[in-house]
Amino acid sequence: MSFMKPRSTETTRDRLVTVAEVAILDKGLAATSIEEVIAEVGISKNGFFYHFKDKSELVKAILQRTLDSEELWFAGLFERARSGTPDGDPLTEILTFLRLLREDMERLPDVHPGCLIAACCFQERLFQHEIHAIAKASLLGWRARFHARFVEIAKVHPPHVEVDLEALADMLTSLTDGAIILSKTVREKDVLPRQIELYRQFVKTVFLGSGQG
Amino acid sequence: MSFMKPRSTETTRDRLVTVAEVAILDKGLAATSIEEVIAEVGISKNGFFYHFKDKSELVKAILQRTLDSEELWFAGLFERARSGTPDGDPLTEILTFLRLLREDMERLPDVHPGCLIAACCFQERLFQHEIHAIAKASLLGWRARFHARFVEIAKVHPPHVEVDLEALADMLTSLTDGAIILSKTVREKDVLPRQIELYRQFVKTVFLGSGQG
DNA sequence: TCATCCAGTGGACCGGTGGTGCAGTAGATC
DNA sequence: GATCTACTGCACCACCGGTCCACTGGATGA
Repeated sequence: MSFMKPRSTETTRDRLVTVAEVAILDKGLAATSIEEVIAEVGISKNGFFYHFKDKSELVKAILQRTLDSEELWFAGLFERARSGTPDGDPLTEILTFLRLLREDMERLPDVHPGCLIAACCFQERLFQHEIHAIAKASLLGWRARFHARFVEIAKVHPPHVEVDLEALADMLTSLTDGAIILSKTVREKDVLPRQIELYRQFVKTVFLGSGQG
Repeated sequence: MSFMKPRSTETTRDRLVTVAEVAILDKGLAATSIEEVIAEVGISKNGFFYHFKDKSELVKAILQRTLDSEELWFAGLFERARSGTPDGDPLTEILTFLRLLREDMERLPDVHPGCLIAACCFQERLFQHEIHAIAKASLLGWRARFHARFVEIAKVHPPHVEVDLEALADMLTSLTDGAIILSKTVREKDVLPRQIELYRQFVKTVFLGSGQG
């Protein structure tokens, strides 16, 4: 049915991913049926299985795309933070990054779409080695990058508080995921930005001490 | 079949809840079938639906029981923290509580069974007003209790860092849930205790400053 | 112009799962 | 002896993920 295909670059596969992602974040994976997704996209069941051999391959595609765009988002924030820190102090840079992150999160639509990794993590059997590996690699990547930054910062600003810098790196991802759950459960959209701000205060205090707060 | 019923006080209903809880935390809700649960308990399908009108009512029962025992666990830790703090300083008390909490978490079985609220939260449609309400009430309860404690502490120890005490209260639950996700995903069991310890350092610094660290 | 490939369609079918309906029953309680 | 609780057994349903198979309209390339 290529005559129905829009001129845009968005392929049927992309549309399946988009529609499914919205539905899954809204209702959960189990409550999102393939039939429902294909109905909205306007494709047959076999059309779906032409693109994905499995429901879990669809999830894999969603997760991959989400993590990729998250990567881009964070990279953009880091870039903005860096260009806004002419002196090149790594601490100022990360504090600016965290401020920008918080501001972005304040502008997010109601509550928050929800953390895909969590949605996957708690679904059936973490359900494939592959999906689990993608999520794991992403989280370990953030840990390594933030940890490296904190090590750089510690060289310039010796910590005033005894903390494990790797745990401090993990804290941002933990806090974010947890805050999304809390936000979804109590239905308050400002939970996430508030937690990021608190984390920012913590980072600031660790490297500058509580005197200059 | 009451002749099969063990003399213990554990009813068939309790056993259904126990068996289902283990399976769900291990594999996820969708991957846990009713037939599998009743096979292990040794009951018929109608026997199951005699106790629970729904699969989601089973989840409700699991959630309720989990939250109740969590309540007891925390209450016990608070009691131990209080008896170990003869001077009655609320800060020392909460710092001791957090240390005990961390120690308990270090002793938890591999990785962590997983956060029920999260498992529910991301499952089908947060799936009932009732289940959602139970989770929400629990989280708001912890927020209120920790916030009240921090307010008491702030009276004795004026904060050295500018933080929102309610957000600081939320931070513990957020961090815990997020750390469980991280822990499950990267398969490192020490993520959770390390995050709790980090939180403890933060709380300490907020109320005592970085000088005495 | 013809062959081939891509991106599907349509329909039959399968097994598992959640869930319902109904009739019956062993044992404890009143 | 009547009633209640806690089931059993069987039949049955709809939905859902997934498979198989035959077919096709349009684009591409030789």
